[in-house]
Amino acid sequence: MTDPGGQSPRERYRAQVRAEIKQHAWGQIATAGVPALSLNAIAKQMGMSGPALYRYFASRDELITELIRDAYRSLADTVRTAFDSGADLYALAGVIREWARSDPHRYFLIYGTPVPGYHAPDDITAISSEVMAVLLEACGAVSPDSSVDSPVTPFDAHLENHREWADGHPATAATLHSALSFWTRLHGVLSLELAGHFTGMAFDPELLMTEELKNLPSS
Amino acid sequence: MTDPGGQSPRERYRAQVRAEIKQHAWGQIATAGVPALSLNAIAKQMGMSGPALYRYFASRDELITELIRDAYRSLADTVRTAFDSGADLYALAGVIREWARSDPHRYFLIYGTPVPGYHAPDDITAISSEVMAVLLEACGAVSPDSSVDSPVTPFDAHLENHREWADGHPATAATLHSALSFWTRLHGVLSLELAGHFTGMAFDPELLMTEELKNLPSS
DNA sequence: TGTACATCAGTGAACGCGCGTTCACTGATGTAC
DNA sequence: TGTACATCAGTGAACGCGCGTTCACTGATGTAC
Repeated sequence: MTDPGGQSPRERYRAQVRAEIKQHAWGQIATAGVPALSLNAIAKQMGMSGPALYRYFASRDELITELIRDAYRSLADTVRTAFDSGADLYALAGVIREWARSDPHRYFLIYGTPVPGYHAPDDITAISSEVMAVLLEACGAVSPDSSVDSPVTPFDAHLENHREWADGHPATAATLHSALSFWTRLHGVLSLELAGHFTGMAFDPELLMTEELKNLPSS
Repeated sequence: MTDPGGQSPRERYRAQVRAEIKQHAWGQIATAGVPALSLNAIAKQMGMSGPALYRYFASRDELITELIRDAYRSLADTVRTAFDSGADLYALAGVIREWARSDPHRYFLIYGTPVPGYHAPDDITAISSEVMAVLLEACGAVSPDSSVDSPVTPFDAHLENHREWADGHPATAATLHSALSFWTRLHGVLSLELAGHFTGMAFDPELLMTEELKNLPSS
């Protein structure tokens, strides 16, 4: 009745409490890692009883899944927005790096150590491929489709025969290769940086990353 | 008395039980991840009482630290041995990849999501730099010190001023750069592969990795 | 070879704790007539 | 506008559980004379 296109007050309230729960969940993850995430502890922080949270999340696992979904969603939106605003591969890398540095635990929730036995629902893998789609577009834009000059590597040839995953994307094998290199190099530098493996080495990871992306295959 | 250079029977027994404990610990990690590692559960598996394990490890944390140490030690030895047997960078990458694939959880214990608040003791970081030392030697060997032809990148210049961490290694900035690229590219492909992020993409990660290492800077 | 003593692996009971989750319930908020 | 009813957020008690860790102890193994 009230506000036809919107939500009822109850729905708005629900969404708000759900959001607050997630917020505290992220806080706990930041403090002590995913393993320490506890519904009871969140409830205590919010000044309510443990069982109350079960009105909002069916289980601890569902909450974590939702956090993972949100993380992917946020990354996909960030990357998409940047690309649509004209960002090239370097700018894209910068945006992703800042996204990750602003909340390393969120990055690791997605790209860190996998939880044995956990399998993400389909809609999440779909979001993750949105990210890859943007990378493919960005890589396709830089080498205008007709780069006959760059040599065809064995891996490019291999990709020709294994490109089903890029279904619907009119990308050349070289472009697929380029996107994969972009992704893996970015992740290589970023995850080691965030995990602190460069601690003690005084160099600037940003410069290394830029350098790594300067020599992407056929771009 | 018996066996002057060796251990007493008691010492041997202790070492044996410690090893068995660690073995079960790895098993638990493989099954349900580090968070699920429990001293009581290990004791039960070994047919003894929980408190008995405190004869061998002062705490759960000490056990985990020991596992981390062993993982680094194993990797460092593997890499060192391969290099001393004449392995080049490709062979080295292959050895590391096989080491990781043979026990992904061990790899992730080292290079995966960091545990908030955990700080490795000094001897462990020392072992980790043994690995880097081998990489530096291997990268130094390929470009015989006098590669004047390769252009000096901004990152190389930056490294000239931030090379304290490679103290004692007579490596050029280009070699440092090369080793860092090797490490980050390897880790980029490997960790995404092991975490299952290539699932659904049909390509062979090994080919991607080989391709990635083919174009290391100044090598 | 035998006895007296010290070392030390392993036990069982107990501690306090926090966890995820269920259940029957109260009380407030919204809906229908 | 008022009354009757349905929805649903949140409570408190309770469940069973496994955790890390301590402690006082038994009993076997090794050592010294």
